[in-house]
Order: sequence, then C-alpha cells, then structure tokens
Amino acid sequence: MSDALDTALRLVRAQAALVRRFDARLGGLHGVSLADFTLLLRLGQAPGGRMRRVDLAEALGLTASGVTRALVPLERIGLVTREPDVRDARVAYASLTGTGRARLKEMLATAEETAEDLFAAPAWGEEEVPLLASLLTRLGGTGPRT
Amino acid sequence: MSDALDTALRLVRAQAALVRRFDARLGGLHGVSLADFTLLLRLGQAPGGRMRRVDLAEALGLTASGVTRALVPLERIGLVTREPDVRDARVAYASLTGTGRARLKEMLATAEETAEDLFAAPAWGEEEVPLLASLLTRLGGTGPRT
DNA sequence: CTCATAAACTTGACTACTCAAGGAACTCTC
DNA sequence: GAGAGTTCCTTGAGTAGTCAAGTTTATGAG
Repeated sequence: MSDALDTALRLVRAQAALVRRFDARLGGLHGVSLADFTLLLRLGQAPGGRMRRVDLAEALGLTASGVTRALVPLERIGLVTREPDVRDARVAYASLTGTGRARLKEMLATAEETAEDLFAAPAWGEEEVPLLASLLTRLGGTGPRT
Repeated sequence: MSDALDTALRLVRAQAALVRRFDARLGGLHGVSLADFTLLLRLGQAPGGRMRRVDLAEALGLTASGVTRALVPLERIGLVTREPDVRDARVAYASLTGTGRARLKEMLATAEETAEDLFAAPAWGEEEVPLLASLLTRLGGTGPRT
C-alpha cells in the first residue's frame, strides 16, 4: 500500500480515537459532546456570541439541517437561544445565553487540558504540534463545503 | 486558544473532508463507502481473506455490533460471506468471496489514486506524507479500544 | 458432571449526521 | 407590483455508528 493511502487511513483512525477522548472528558464533566463544544466555541468567537445558522453550518463543516438538529438539545438545556433577525424574517440566529457563555468557559478549560494531554511531552516536541497543524491545514476541510 | 486544541480541531475537520472525498470517489465508482473499503482491505490482508468478527472490530476501531451491522450490506451484495468455525460454534468468520477479492482490487486502485491526489505535489513534498503519518501514529487509534 | 464465568455475536433503542423536498420570506426584473 | 428565482431554515426518511442487554457456546473448578 502507498504511503499516501496509509496516511489517509491513519488519519481516520487517529481522529476517531481523538474524538472519543474528547467526548469522554467533555461528556463526563459537562454533559456535552465534542461536536456540541465546537459549535459553542464558534458561537463564542462570533461577535455578539451569535451567528446565522447558515454561517454556523459553514464554519462547522455541517449541512444546514445538521445545525438545526445539533441546536435542539443545546436550546433545550438553555445554552443557546434562537433569535429572529429584525431585517430578514428568514434568518434565525443561534445565540449563546449567559449560562452558555459561562459553561463554555469551563468546557474550554477541559478541552485545553485534554488537548495538552494528547500532545504531551515527551512523545511530542514543542515544535511538532504546530507542524502537525500546518500539515492538516493543507488537507483542507476549512471553509465552505464544496 | 492553545496550539494543541487548535490542532485537535483541525484534525477533526481535515478527517471529515478526507472521508467525504473518499466516499464520493469510492461510492461513485464502486458503490461502497470508505468504511466498507477499509473493512474489505483488512479482510484482504488477513490470511485466507477471513477474520473473526471480534478481531475485525479491533482492527477497525469499531465495536462488535458495528461490525455486525457493517457486514450486512457487504454480505447482501456478495462481497463477503459468513463462515462458521469448526472448533468453536460461537465464532462466525467474515470471509472475502472471489467477487469480493476482485472488486477490492479495483477499489484499492481507486483509493490509491484518491490518496495520491490528496497529497499531490506541489502542495505536498516527498517527505511530508510519511512525516504526517508518523505524527498521526503517535496520536494512537491503532490497536484495541481502551 | 455440573455450575459459574467468560467469550462471540446479535438485537433494540438511541444519537448524529446526510440528502431531498418543501415552506416562507426576500430580491430582482420588467 | 407581480412573478420568477434565490436564500434560510426545517422536516421526513435513511445510514452509520453507539451502548446495554440477551443468547449461545465454551471453559475451568470442584
């Protein structure tokens, strides 16, 4: 088997393992999945803590319907609310609540810890993590779905 | 956000994009998903083209029930058959059929192509693909579920 | 031999997506 | 100002996995 195919398959396996670690940690401490956390994080980074669902979908690499479904439980537990747009009645913003923002801060600490554990010395050198990040970025997956 | 967390999130996005590319290519040409292909590939690498379902689960990073469900459509389209063990009536081997082996060979060519495209020059240097592979291997995900 | 425990597998109920279709609201052209 | 087309979002149906529970078979201890 070629290096290229081998690398691609390893990437899939590594991601599955990584997601499971994050899900276990975030789920255990905060009751959310990595996908939930990522969504909240993007919202937290957006001005005003709110985004149109369409933009959220693009930022997360999901479809619009995936976002609709992902938001349901987050709205139910009060981390996110739905806000209409004054100008355009088609758009419904997803907006972090106060609770959402507070909980996100705690989740972020957990996620940082988990990530640091994952890339801990001595297995990982100081410069290797950014190196991995730059290689992964070249693989795409950022920006709009094609 | 730390480099570590940023890198972890990039890995998730890169994998999603990669899986979509493989699914599109393999699905279009051979009617299978990347997960199907990976399963068939592992079977193909095993002696006699057959494995116990439990070992297949471990090799793929799935649960036993995931394997049961993944095999159903592959048996239905005749790429894999179920074979009992003579010694132990609990075990049911998953075994590549002749057709399965032939189709796998074609799929492998497609997968290799897709992987080469993904890591094509000039964006990717000769030495960078094995480098990425080695970084990913350090992240684990190979071997038994913990 | 018999009983307890363990291993291999399947099944039901669930989650998290996808795609395709559709409703409602906006915008553009005449 | 009326359609025609486009955008935003939701919904129904389907796929791919999870976990927990159950069945069947094997094994080891007395």
